[in-house]
Amino acid sequence: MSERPDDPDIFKGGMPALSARLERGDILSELCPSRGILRHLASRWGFMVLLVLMTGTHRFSELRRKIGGVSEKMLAQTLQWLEGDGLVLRVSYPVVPPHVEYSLTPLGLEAGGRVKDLADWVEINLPRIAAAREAAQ
Amino acid sequence: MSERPDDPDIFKGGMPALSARLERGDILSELCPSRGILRHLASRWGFMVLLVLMTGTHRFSELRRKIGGVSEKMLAQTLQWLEGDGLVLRVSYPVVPPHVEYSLTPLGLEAGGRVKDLADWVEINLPRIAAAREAAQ
DNA sequence: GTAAGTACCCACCTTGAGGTTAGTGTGAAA
DNA sequence: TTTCACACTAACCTCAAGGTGGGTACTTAC
Repeated sequence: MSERPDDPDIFKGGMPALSARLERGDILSELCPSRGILRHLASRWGFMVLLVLMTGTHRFSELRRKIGGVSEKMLAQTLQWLEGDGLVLRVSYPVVPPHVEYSLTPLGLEAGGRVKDLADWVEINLPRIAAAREAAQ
Repeated sequence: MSERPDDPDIFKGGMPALSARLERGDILSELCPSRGILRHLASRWGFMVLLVLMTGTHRFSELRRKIGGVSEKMLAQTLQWLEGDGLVLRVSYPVVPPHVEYSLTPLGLEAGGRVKDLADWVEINLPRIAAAREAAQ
């Protein structure tokens, strides 16, 4: 990891203070809160919610239709996780029938960019991965 | 939600045929194989294996020591997934005690770069996310 | 002689992600 | 009149991800 040149011995015997590693954010540590965030946005549905919201604001049922196979329950839960992490903005209009709009916050837009990079790479390289799979067979 | 259409109108409007979307790799579709790959490399431990292997070749127990909290079983299973996807190279020397070296394939190196981007972003932006969390209360 | 390290595999168990079904209260369309 | 769409919530269930503890066949170090 290139931004960790100062502590080659971070993992050997003499670890720097745990608190220092956590402040900076050390995902390899068991206690680091970044693990939880990553579980949300790299979850099965979190990934795809970000991908769709990258294309613009959506209503709940629009998201549900675009993301193949997601259940109402999991979509609602995933949206709540991402809202709690400050990545997704939920705007509810008090009309009937209900009208709720979901979009990305600036934070969510940044994260979404990275997520999209990874997803795009996987999609583009599917043939190479499939080939590796058969070779490994 | 009994709508289980066969179904090209998940996406209304002029979407290309499902088969074409799958060839290109359409992660939003239920049947796209990229979902499985993503489950592996965005899994709890797959993520961190890639991060550590980005720093170079490692032995099994080196990985285990560096990745806080991973069990032997899950590390072995994760490595097998990633090896099967052609992202990780496993080289075993027939000596005793056993000696096995894990490294990234060119494919794994590319994927690892994206994974690292995402992980770095999360680590760096932990404070902003924590602030959003408190604001959401 | 015994403890620890090596890279695992096996059997069993727990946990939580995720699925299924049902229900809410309205307005609008059939 | 009945049905549907909307955006959910609650209850219940399943199943794989993940954890725990044991064993292996050796070697080196204490």
